[in-house]
Amino acid sequence: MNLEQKIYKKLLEVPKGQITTYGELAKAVGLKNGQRAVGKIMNKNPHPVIIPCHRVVMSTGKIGGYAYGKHVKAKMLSDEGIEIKDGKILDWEDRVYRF
DNA sequence: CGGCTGGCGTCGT
DNA sequence: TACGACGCCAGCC
Repeated sequence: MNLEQKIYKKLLEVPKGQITTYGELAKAVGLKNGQRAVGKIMNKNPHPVIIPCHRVVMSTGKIGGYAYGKHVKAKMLSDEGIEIKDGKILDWEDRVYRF
């Protein structure tokens, strides 16, 4: 199974209403510092809707980027009950899903 | 808080 | 096949 497949699978483990970081996700698939690699994969996401890549945020608490626009990402997140303030997630540390 | 550098896989020459 | 550029970062200064 290639890397992206593993990433997608791991990401599917994140329940609705919770989030994870690129770094955590990267480590979850065996990468120590592959956050950026993960970002690349997400960007090349072949399954836009099936893969909840909007539940992945930066370790700083910001929502990070999104292939279809960060505003869309923020929208989806708030739609799942996650509040966003100026691109940052409120109490995101309490919503992070630990693998 | 803004800017610079490090590190990793994928994609396009 | 090999090399350099790039991306939805992270961390230090």
